[in-house]
Amino acid sequence: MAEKRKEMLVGECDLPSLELGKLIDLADPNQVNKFMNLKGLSIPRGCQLFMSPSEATLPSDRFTRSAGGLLRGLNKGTKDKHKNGNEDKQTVSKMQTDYAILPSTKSTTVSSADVDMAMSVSFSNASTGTESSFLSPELFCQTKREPDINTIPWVDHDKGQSGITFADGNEIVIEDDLEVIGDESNMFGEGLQQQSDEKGSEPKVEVKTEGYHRFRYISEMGNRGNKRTFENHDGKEFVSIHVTGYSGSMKVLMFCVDIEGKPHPFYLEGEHCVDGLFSDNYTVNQDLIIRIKQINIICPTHKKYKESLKKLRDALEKHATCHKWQDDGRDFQLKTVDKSKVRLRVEVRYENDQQSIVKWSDPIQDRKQGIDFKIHTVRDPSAPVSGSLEGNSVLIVTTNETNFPKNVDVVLFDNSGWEIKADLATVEIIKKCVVIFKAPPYTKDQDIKGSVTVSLALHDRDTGKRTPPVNFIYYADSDIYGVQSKKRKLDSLQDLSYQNSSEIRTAGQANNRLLQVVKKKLGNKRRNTDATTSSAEMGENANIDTGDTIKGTLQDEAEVPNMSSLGFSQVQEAQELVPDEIAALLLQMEQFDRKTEAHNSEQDLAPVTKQPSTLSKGKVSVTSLMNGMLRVSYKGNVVGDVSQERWCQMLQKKRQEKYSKATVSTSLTTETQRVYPQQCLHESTPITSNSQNQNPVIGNQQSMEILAAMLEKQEQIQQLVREFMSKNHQQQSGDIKHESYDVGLRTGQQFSVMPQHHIPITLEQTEDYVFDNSGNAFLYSVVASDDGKYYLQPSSADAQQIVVDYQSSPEDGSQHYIIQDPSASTNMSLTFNQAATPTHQMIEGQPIIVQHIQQHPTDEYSPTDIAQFKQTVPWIQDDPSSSSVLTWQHVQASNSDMHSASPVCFQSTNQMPVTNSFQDHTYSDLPSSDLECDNKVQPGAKRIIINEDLTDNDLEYDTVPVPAVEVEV
DNA sequence: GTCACCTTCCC
DNA sequence: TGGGAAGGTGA
Repeated sequence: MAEKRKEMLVGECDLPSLELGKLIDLADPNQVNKFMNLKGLSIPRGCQLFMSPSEATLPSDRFTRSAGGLLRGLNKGTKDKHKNGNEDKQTVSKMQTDYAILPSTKSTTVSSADVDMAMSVSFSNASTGTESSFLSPELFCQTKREPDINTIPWVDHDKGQSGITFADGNEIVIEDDLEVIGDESNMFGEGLQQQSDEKGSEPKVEVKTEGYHRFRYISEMGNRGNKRTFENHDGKEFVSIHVTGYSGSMKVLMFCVDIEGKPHPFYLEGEHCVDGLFSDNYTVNQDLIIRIKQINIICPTHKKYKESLKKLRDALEKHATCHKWQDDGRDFQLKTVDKSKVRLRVEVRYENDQQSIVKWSDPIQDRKQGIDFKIHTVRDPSAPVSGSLEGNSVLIVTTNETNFPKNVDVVLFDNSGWEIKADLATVEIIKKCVVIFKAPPYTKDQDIKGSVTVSLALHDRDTGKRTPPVNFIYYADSDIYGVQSKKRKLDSLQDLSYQNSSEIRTAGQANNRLLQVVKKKLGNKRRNTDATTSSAEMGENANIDTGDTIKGTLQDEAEVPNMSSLGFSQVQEAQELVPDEIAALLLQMEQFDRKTEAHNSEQDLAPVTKQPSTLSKGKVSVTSLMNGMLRVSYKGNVVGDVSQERWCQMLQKKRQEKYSKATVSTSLTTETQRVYPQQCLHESTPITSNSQNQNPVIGNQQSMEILAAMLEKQEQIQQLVREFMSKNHQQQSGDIKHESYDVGLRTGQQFSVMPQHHIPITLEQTEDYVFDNSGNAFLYSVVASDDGKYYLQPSSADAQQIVVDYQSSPEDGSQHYIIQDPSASTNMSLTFNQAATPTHQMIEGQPIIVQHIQQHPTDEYSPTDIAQFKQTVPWIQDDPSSSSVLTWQHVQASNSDMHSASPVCFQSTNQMPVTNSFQDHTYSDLPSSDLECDNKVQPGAKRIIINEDLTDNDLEYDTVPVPAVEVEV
């Protein structure tokens, strides 16, 4: 204790320079006496001095910043609150900072009545039950901290509170002393006035707002006596005004202005507001923060705009203000007034010298119209250095919460200062949420090799605000990907099409005609002629009713092989075509789809929608979806979605594998082999132009072969499972038929976890096939928890980060992580239990692999002992190295009476069958687009749940995983 | 007459 | 109290 005490003492404290934030030991009567003398204060008669230094007083009697303890110890009428810190932070703070707020254990008291600067605020100490008074906030001391902490006194206008904010953001609030600071008779004496003069610092005013505020109609303010007051939702102040470098009294005037600074018809209402004008007097000593919370911005009805402005003008005339009102004949038509944002004009008028400082706040936007300005998704975030190719516009989708500005630029920039705006003529804004633009050329360097990553953002011209940037790739114009040859091909095709298009009226017609041309050109390469529709018929159909056909196609996105509805069933023959020509065809189709978007604007739903490209190989086809994913279909059924990134990675990986086998000695120049998402489906051109390494090439077609093989194998497995199920159900339950089932394949998900709050989790790989009743499979990412599995929408699977909130549970000591998916515009949050869930291993800062899905909460059968499980399972082992082999075994359930059918267990190797559990979780927060899965994967009334057993070398386990299969009836 | 968006109301 | 819904208004 003595040592701690020593820490607190500031023996060499230079008292004359004592100011806020400097250390003073309240337990040291010498220091206190000197300080008070300095301030011209005296210890009141009849009052004792502060305790003598020899008294053992600290630290047990000091108040700490632990909010709970302190609040418990408060006397009536006095509160001490600690803000800007959640519980964890307070705990941390408690360790770091103790405030010597109280000098005494034994009620050594300084009566405030006779001491000008002391405040009559007393605390009782919860731990000792004693009561004490303390001096003004000036005498707050911080211990164990450097004496240079910057404390700032402030006054909360609305609540009549004042207090001190410390450098770490924490603060102490003292209520009911507004008059002490704000009054002429404030506690700061002449002495400090002199100090400020000595400093000679320039007066400054800083105005801060949160940037968002819900503008209210007066009709929302409660017009029947009880006026409603609104605060910002998170309790943040409406505005805070920080005045520095001045001591004395001052007046603050504040009202709403538009972006340019002219008075805005919206007005301020609340305390100290008259006719839209806020005005109040304060006294400041060098440094003061005025916080104003309970003021609202009122949005008068359009008819009252002029009235509102007139009132404001009249109100201003009653005050000495430097504002010059200009009758500029502004038009107050509804549409000419920016109702979405205002600024606050804050004028601080110093009474001493009649000088004013005027500051405008940053724009305050209407919260009701959204609270961020963020990019949700960028489709095709890449372009050649020469700029976007014709028909290859980039598409930006903003978040649901975005308050979309009126005037937006698309900017590309890098961190070296290069910046370019997209030509406004190429920028199209749809529904205030989608921006389509053509990437401008990369003017910094037209001769790049490989690629350059720059930043892409939306820029609000009015406010200068920018969205957080997203990556954008410029790649070389050189022909390493066949881009140029494709482009040439495309150009020639376009020329051809236009030559033949004099009678063509719509984009759809043009493209269908074009396709006829393409197909004619390619026709001699077609082999399979029993396709349903000839290209000529197809073109005619399109001519008759192009719009409807397209509309129907777009609406029926769930029925995936929709290219056939456009008459493109022949695409299945595409494997016989020259890749370049396929690529050109696909590009044309994409263009076609883009153009038809215009016809389908009524389709609304962010016309990201298109059915651009399909590659087929035998029974497998890959179609590019509107959400940027590639949908894999097998035998006409949807198998799942993969991201373009993944597809490209796969191509590249396969290439590298093959290449490294072929040329062991040559180093791989992966740069020249990179496949970019934008091109992924078009990427079928052998890399021959840069063939010095003679790289073997894996293109889409080869990948399709691999995929087909995989899917075939998978189908065999399903069949195996079906047969097994059928057999065993009948054996065990007689009358039970398996009408539906869920079987899944799953690869690992990798998260990297960091401790503390808002843990970023990087979702590196998530793949989860879920099969529905028809045997269709869907690819989703999965997060496992102790109460089930949660499926993230396909696009979320590619999210770079998901946010995890950490909470510890007092009940069972377990740790819960609430996972939020920021890429989804939802509030979906997930919880899983670290302690109780044997699904993952979390090491601070290390990746964790979530490989095992926890038992479904309704699973009543759950073998918990792997050894026991294995004993009961006569394993049928297949090739364990094969990723597509499922072995299974039936297990006699020990508690089979819980179900009308005995549970059945399967064992798979290297794979992770899963079940879905949509029905068990509330997705009401999710937009329907997030719930695609719900429509497609409905759990059957009877189902099998298959959990995996993973080989040890695949996984990191805390505990042994639990394999289980269950049939629910 | 239509449609976007303004305004009010209410949970 | 934020957000949705319904009714109103005006371009």
